[in-house]
Amino acid sequence: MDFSDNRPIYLQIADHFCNQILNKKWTPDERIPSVRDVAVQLEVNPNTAIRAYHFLQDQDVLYNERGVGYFISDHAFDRVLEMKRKEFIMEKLPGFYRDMKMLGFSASELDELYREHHMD
Amino acid sequence: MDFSDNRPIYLQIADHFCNQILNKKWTPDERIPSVRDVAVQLEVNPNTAIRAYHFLQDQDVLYNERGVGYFISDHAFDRVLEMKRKEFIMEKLPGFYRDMKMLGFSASELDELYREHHMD
Amino acid sequence: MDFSDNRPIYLQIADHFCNQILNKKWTPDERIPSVRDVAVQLEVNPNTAIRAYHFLQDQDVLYNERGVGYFISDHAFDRVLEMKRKEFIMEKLPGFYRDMKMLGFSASELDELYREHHMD
Amino acid sequence: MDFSDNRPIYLQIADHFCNQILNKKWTPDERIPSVRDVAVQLEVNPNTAIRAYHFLQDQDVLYNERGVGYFISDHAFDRVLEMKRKEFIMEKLPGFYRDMKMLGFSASELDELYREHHMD
DNA sequence: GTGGTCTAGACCACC
DNA sequence: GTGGTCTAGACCACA
Repeated sequence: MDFSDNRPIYLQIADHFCNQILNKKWTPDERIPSVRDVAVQLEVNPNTAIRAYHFLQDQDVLYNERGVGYFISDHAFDRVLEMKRKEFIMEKLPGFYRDMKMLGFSASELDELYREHHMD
Repeated sequence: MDFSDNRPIYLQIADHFCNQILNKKWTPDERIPSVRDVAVQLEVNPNTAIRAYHFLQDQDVLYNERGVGYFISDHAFDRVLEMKRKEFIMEKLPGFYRDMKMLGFSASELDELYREHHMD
Repeated sequence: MDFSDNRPIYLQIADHFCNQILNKKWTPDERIPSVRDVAVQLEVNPNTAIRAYHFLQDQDVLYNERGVGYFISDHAFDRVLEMKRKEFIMEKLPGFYRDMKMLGFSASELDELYREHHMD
Repeated sequence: MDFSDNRPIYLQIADHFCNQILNKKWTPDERIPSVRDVAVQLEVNPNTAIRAYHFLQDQDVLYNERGVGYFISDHAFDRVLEMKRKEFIMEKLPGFYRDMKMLGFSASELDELYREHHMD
């Protein structure tokens, strides 16, 4: 991971974990790396790692057992999917279509542009 | 305008002016509202309005005559269009397609969603 | 304020602000002391003060304007009252009555005890 | 038992034993379940169970015979009753009355609320 | 001036 | 070992 983005690091970490969950990397009730491990691996301050975990805990994506660690919530996948979908539909989609119209792009042009620049 | 967005206010203002330019509201060399007027109308700190104008001036969208006011550049429309297209293609498009895949939306679904929520 | 309690300081601060709100010390949309001021006055680290404000912001008791300060939400009083009542009824009340029974206190005994020890 | 409470688990366990004692479930010098049994039954780390027993031993509610087990002290009932009463009067009562006033509850309202929610 | 974030490092309670 | 909290102090963007 690189944090070249200008979003707060802790949110980028949280987002990274969300993506892992969406990609089914973890199962419900599975223990995820300790705060300290995350901090070491990502070369961040433990406080920053803890902040990401707290953020996800507030949204019922993670839960915590005292002295044991952080765990994936039962409904983590659904929670994340719902959040991301909502964000996508309510915030990104409108702007996208608005820009598309305003800049005079057609759907086929976009497909082409996409293939050109990011053929992954 | 509301500033509920969490982008910097001065950028939201600048963006608003860009959109006006794209919509041909102003012609080259036309004088736009004074910093003070903008500040009053948008209920914003004058410093914030100034910052928006400076931002657009840096990008040759506006020019300034001391003691007179701010004016639309000759090539403002083209500049803005170019900037927006670049930003759209390089930054928004990739994220959009990535999200689309990850969240399992098809192009037709998106069209439908768009019509549902933002039929404008 | 003293923090002799063993609850986290930031929660004690948040609670203190809640009480002020319940006592109508502030009106909706009124600006409350800046993070720095609180930190200085209460002799705490600014981070601790900020944490209290964030906590209350998460619960829609406060809101924030970038670069300006923190403000009392329109519905702050009702929010706080609702929260406190709920906490009282759901968490404190049952334990209280359970203890009362288990320890063999009658209501009149309690009134008497209360007057003896905390006549305020 | 569930440990959804945020008090330390070992204290919750200790409290549970105290309640059993108050309810005369055990008689003086009776042997109580082994640390291992408690740990297994409550699905808890043995260290946590030990800690609960140590805590009660420190307060002369339990005593220990090496290699045999933990036993109820002669004066366990009185000790527990005294502790609980003291805690109740000094710590819970004042907060209870303070909250009651602040939230505008009358004694009769509370009785009613109590009957509604926890008719046991 | 405001708040937001981050680092470094400490101490604590708990399992 | 785990997480939770706090301090000290820095830097940044924004109004």
